Amino acid sequence: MLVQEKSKQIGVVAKESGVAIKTIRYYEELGLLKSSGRTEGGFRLFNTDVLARLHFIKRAQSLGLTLAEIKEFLNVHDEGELPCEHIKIKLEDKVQAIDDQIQQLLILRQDLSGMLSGWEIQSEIYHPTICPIIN
Amino acid sequence: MLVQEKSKQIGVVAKESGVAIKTIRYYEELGLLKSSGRTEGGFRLFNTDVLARLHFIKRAQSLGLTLAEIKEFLNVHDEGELPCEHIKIKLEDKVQAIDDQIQQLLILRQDLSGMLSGWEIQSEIYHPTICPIIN
DNA sequence: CTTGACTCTCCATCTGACTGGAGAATCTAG
DNA sequence: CTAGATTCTCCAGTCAGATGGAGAGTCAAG
Repeated sequence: MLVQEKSKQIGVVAKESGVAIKTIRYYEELGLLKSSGRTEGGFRLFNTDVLARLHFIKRAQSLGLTLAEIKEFLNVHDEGELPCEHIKIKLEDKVQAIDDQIQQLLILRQDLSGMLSGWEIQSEIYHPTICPIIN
Repeated sequence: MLVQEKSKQIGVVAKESGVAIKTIRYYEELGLLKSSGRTEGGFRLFNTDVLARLHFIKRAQSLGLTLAEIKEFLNVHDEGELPCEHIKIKLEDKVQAIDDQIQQLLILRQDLSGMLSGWEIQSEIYHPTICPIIN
């Protein structure tokens, strides 16, 4: 390897991040990741910060963001894509959406744990208007 | 219509719930909804509680649950599918997952609002290890 | 210089969740 | 009884987000 310190090949990144090689290539293709270069032979090389990036992607994705949204946020991050009002508003909206989402999660949590504790009072008759899950 | 009180046709349900007719039929096909019957001619009829059901589905879905998971929870709800340990554990897991998800959301929220406030200190140099979004 | 592990590109396929359209039947207002 | 709106089934297509495999090239150890 004629490589500057700390570059990792895709397989190593995959192993360390838990993200499949195919998926890493796919993300690169979509522009969520950039390899720091290639070997003479054309093998991708990644800086170690790609791990943090993948971690962020995975977290954001598991929270329901699309890859397109994630890409936008990563662009803001990378390119310092300045106070463009458009993006600023998007970010603010997303923060608001997250707050809403937390509220909704708390409701869902109640629904589900209501179902759990409901099991102790099996004999109760189903009453649609006070149904714990559907409201 | 030779229909008992309060049955709605699919178009009405669609309008009132904001869920497309096609989607309602699709949910029925998957077993997330049941129509309360059909007209002589074969038009689906729904009880009004289908609205609450659709509302639950939409909420759960927006929080990242798959239709398969949602179906399972609805089954538990409907059939009172008793303390089967398997389902009970699933529910408990999901409640735990929700708690985690809330934590992750709080982190993401910080990341994003960090990006917002970061705009005021534009001159700062990017430093990967204290990067607000990727960590 | 060979071998075995790794990676490359290209292209096809898959799952989940819909969405569209054809062609036919039903329902209801006038 | 007829027109127009609504619905039916069936089947095909779409989109996001991957995932699989062929066939070929690269790399590092011995």
